[in-house]
Amino acid sequence: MYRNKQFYYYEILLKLLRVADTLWERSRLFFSKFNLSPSQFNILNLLYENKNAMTQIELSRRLLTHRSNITGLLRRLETKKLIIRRGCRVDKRATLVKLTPRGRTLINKIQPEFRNIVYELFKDIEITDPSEFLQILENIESSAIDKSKSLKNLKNKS
Amino acid sequence: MYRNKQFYYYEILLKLLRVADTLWERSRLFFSKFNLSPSQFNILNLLYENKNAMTQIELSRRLLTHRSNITGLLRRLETKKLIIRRGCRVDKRATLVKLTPRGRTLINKIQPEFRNIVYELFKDIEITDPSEFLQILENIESSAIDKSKSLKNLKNKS
DNA sequence: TATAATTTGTTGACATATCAACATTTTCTA
DNA sequence: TAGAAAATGTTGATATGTCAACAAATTATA
Repeated sequence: MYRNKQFYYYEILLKLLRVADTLWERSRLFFSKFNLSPSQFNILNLLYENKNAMTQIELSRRLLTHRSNITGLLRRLETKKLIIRRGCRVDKRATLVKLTPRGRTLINKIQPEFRNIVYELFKDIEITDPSEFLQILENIESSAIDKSKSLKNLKNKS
Repeated sequence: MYRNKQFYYYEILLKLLRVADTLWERSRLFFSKFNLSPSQFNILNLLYENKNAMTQIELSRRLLTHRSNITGLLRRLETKKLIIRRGCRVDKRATLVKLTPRGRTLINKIQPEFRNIVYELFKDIEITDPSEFLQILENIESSAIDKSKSLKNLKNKS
């Protein structure tokens, strides 16, 4: 049965979206054990990697989300006392965000468990060349970003 | 530089989620030209493929979304006169959903343009073996579904 | 067959996401 | 350097998504 390239392109796109949906749902179930959403985890994780405080606009760029969305996510994380915010003295428009000790402790607890979940998820899957697989994903992402830029100015996100 | 398997697993997971996010955003920009969201398009598209009417629960299963979410999506599509709903006579609990002629016309207009967008997105990317790439995505999805089932009964979704 | 369990769809509460509009502050430029 | 333009974060409107609880209908089972 002959399949042309375009058939595969379309199937790959649909499958990519579907797999991501399923993985997101899977991680949602996992993080709910800690009373967190995946988006909340992503913020904590990013703050953990960046020892220094980050501004909200930096968070929004790294997480590919609109800056107005960060406001609400941080409000809920602040309520849970996992992060703190304080005005930036150098640039009075900006807010600096940091993990609290409580937030740091939580991330330290979750990370190894999450890596383990990911390992269990992938361990039986045969990927001939993982680095090539990763590279293709990177290329698809780059291509999508380029094409988006031609459609619309992405000012708000970057 | 040696990279162990677990490094790749984690990187692949993160990249998959990120690529899907970018592709979703890309498609959101595209569909907004037609005053549709990607989720709304998915419903119209599924109804288009199924010549006969579908129930809401069938839609929710195919689209991996909770049945309560379908209610709102259909309400908005009904307002736009792109679909119609009528009670199912055989099973009085169920609602049958169908495209209106207007909805069918819209889908007919969008589909070739969308396939073209997808083609442009992928055409410069070198994928040695597209069918293998697709297969790996399938396997990741299956694995995630299995693991989700062990975490939580997925009754609501299937 | 009577009743218990399940299925279908809706509602209301809430989290997550976008956008436009706004105030404040900073940066650019004429 | 004064005024225009851009950047940062918040708010309110709206869409998308989950879940729990509900009513109505169907299916299973004792």
